[in-house]
Amino acid sequence: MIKMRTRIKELRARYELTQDELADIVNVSRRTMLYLEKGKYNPSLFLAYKVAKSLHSTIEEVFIIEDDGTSSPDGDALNLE
Amino acid sequence: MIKMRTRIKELRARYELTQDELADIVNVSRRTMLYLEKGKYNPSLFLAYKVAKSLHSTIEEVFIIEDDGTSSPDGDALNLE
DNA sequence: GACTAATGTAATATATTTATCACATAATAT
DNA sequence: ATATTATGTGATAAATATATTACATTAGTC
Repeated sequence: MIKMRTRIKELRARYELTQDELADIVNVSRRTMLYLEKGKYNPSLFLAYKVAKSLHSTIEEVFIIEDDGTSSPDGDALNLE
Repeated sequence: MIKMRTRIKELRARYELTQDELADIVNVSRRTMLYLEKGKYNPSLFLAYKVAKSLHSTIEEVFIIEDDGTSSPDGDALNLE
């Protein structure tokens, strides 16, 4: 099963940004930011780009797509395949 | 104006893949692949990831988001802002 | 020229992201 | 304990990526 996790929370903490503040910077609703952070959906490339840039990172540093080897869904993370 | 261009065509040529073949590899319709290649829309992060991996590249190598400094639309490239 | 493969376009339908708004819980401070 | 701020959830609506199908055009070959 392929899943996505993000380092948004960690990076937000580093820059002392609240979800709301980051959402504003990126021009997105707080809910979208929240769901993004929890890996609950598969954002558009441009949104991912803006989030990464706002956190002084690259897309691949912030959004981590991985195959965990299992075949059963795990929690409420986004199921990509 | 922020726009996106891609190096898909160039990389496809390097690996001698047709749009159709790459679309199959990535599990997407040929039309989606075509529009993606021309930067006509803003793919999901996971799709961008799969395309990049299929072309042995990173997302940031394949999808190039840039601000060209102008304020008027140019051609039919995707207008991201 | 005709033939074929590859690329491009158009119309419509479906799926999923994203917005909006309202409320619930957690954490922290006073 | 009560404010206050941050985080989380639910329902519904809007926007847009993507699928599907069929046809048009270009490039290359015979």
